[in-house]
Amino acid sequence: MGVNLSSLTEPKTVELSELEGKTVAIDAYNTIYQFLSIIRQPDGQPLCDRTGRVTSHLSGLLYRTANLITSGIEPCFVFDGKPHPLKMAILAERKERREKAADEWEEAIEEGDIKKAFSKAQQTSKMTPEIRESSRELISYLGLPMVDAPSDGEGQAAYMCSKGDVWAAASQDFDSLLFGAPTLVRNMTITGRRKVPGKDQYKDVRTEVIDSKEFLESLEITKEQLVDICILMGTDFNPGIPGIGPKKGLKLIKDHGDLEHVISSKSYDIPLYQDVRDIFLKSKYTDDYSTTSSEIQRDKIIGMLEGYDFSKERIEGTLDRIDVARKNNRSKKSQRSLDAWF
DNA sequence: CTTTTTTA
DNA sequence: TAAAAAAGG
Repeated sequence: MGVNLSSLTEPKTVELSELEGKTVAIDAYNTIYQFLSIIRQPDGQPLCDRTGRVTSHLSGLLYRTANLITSGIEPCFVFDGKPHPLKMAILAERKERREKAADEWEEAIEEGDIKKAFSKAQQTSKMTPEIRESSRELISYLGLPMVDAPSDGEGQAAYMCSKGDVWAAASQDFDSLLFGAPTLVRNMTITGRRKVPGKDQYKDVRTEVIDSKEFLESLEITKEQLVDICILMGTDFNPGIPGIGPKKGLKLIKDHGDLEHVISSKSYDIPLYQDVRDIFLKSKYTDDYSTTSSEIQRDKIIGMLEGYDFSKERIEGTLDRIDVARKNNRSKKSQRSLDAWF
């Protein structure tokens, strides 16, 4: 599920309101997957309509997006395109993991172990074509821009950020940094508390901003070296060396300079490492996109979500909040451009 | 996850 | 009034 570099970062935490007026490229797959994983009943059952269609992602998208708009943030959803051939191995691995977890979920229910059931159920989360299409339908009715990446969505988001078309790439993964995004936002949520997996503990979850330049300077490495560290750790495109995480990877690359020297010094076998480097450093992207939002289609949203058994009262309340926020945002935006003019 | 309801 | 618990679909 992407590289995890959290142990190497000292993230700057911000309030959502501090991101007012900023356009953010959201990793759609990452966000939807998170909703599918977390929005569940205590026994692990996802939210569903009366016909059994999963609705967890629609609930998450509606309420989270409403909050982002309320904070004056302009979301732009970036969807993954065709996966790189080197990603097939991890996709197959994930499929196997999902199938195993489905069996273990059932077992846990039989044993009456609710905690275990929830955790196993989370691991069964799968992005189906129905979930992808219903997400796109809702996002389009919300009037929010969508971008179709030629390949990896994080690569596309990074490109858009480099160009300055968006202020940051938003994802829980750090991959957009490897793809060259100047700014990454994590935990772009309203909730301040999240359960620690497997434990009865909670920790504060704050929105984090990671500036790529500052991050690399603090570690005293280049972007190319960061990619090499992650190849040692393992990415979605290669398995990595067992036992090497961020700390050891950083030390090895700093001691030897680059992956070639680490490989020859330690006799590691990392086939196709140059291809993995190219995925991140020469990623595919498209210029065929827009980041501007259009009018919200209120009736379409109500019609759609009522069909998924959402309460009309709740939908309307949320849409009212969005309307108020959109009006405020527009007047503030025109005020900002007026100020800039004079 | 986010909202709503219940509890202290 | 705020924190905890439950519900949402």
